[in-house]
Amino acid sequence: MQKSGQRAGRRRDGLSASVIVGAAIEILDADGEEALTFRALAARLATGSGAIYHYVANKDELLDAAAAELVGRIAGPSPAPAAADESVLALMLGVFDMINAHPWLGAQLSRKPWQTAILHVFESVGQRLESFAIPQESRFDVASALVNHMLGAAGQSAAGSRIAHGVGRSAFLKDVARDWTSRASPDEYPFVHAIAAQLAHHDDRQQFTAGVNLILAGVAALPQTGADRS
Amino acid sequence: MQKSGQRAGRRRDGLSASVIVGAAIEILDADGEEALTFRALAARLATGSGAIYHYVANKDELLDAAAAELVGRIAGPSPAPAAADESVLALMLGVFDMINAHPWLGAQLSRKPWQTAILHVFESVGQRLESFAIPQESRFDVASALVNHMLGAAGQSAAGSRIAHGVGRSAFLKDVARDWTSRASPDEYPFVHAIAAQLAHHDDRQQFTAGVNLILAGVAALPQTGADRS
DNA sequence: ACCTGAACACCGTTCAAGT
DNA sequence: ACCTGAACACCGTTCAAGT
Repeated sequence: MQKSGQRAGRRRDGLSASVIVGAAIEILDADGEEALTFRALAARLATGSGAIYHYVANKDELLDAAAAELVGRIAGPSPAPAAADESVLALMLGVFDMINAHPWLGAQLSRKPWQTAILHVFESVGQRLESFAIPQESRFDVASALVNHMLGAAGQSAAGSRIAHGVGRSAFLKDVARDWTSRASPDEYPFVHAIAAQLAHHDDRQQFTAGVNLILAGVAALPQTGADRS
Repeated sequence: MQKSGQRAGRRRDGLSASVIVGAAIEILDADGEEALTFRALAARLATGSGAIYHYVANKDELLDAAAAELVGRIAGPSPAPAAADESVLALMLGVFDMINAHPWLGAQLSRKPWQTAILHVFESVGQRLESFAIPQESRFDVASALVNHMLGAAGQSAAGSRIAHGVGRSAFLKDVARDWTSRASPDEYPFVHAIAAQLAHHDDRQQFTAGVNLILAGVAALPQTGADRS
């Protein structure tokens, strides 16, 4: 609710990379990705815009650090030794939920798939894949498919909340549905019409889960694989 | 090879939306997404930058149209009545290849997942899914998983060629691998280290195919589904 | 009706000048 | 060494003025 530039009381008490990244996350969360400018950031930190460059090389690196900070909070080492399926799904949903809580994160992750944040995700996914009996060469492929699924959903969520800001999610999806059905005739685009009807009242999270389960079911069907499903 | 602004001979012979979109695609293909500015576009079309706004609402719409134009060329109605699996895979690879041929396309698709281009993809995927015996409620989920996979790969490819411009793909991946292994210790990040070793000489296209097959195998394992695999 | 291109309101980034 | 903030080189977009 609060807009930019409150709390201008700070001084040269201690500018640092982590303070800058923290402030950046606050701006991103409060007002969205377009609100993060070096001028706004400098104002919030009560310093000059040039000062930021002493700690961060450029805006790309700043966003990279902000994303890694958030993802690092959930993509840590495997927690409870649950069943492999549930463990992977829990991780995927953890990232999914975090993206939904911080819409700018989805855009950032899908824009730069080799950033630090993705490294964490890959590692976490990979470790949880250990308990599956996946042939060594396939392991990378499976992790990649899961990460792709996540990045795809991330971009979707980011784009959605970017536009739906204030309109409300279901109203936005209704708009998309209307746009699609009006742009495409039912004869030529039967599938899109069928989908459009479901769009407004479908559950993103559930659909994301279905996708993960589809991939995991495919893994179970892999040759040489007798995964230890619970 | 050729930079901006050749062929400045045109005049008011006929500015139109399709001419503008065509010129935009030429610039994007030749010099990348950052080269597409209204000034550069106006120069190439030998007109004022404001004139473009008579046919295109803004840059977003311009990119939307450019992406739809390209995707429309391959995502048409189902071609040969091949086996369902092969048909879906062929479509997915068609989009994948087009993205690789036009790097800016990947970025554009993953940035705006509700644009016209994605509508075409959804429809094509959906139609090819007809021959599978997928329960009605699951059909949307399956299409969504496939599209997510594609969008994830699209972003990856776009980011890669954005940076690798000139460096060469394998050199770039070697850089990523070095960056990842140096940033992460082998004890804490064993999976990333294992992956990094494969990164430089892995086949993107093959990995993408593996992901599609994983999803399709998951579909075959779906309850109530006895897909007619060939 | 369509085109022109200067002008406006921004950006990220740099860098001389300060402390 | 660190900070400041004006200045630079761009953007997308608008709009009075032309044809």
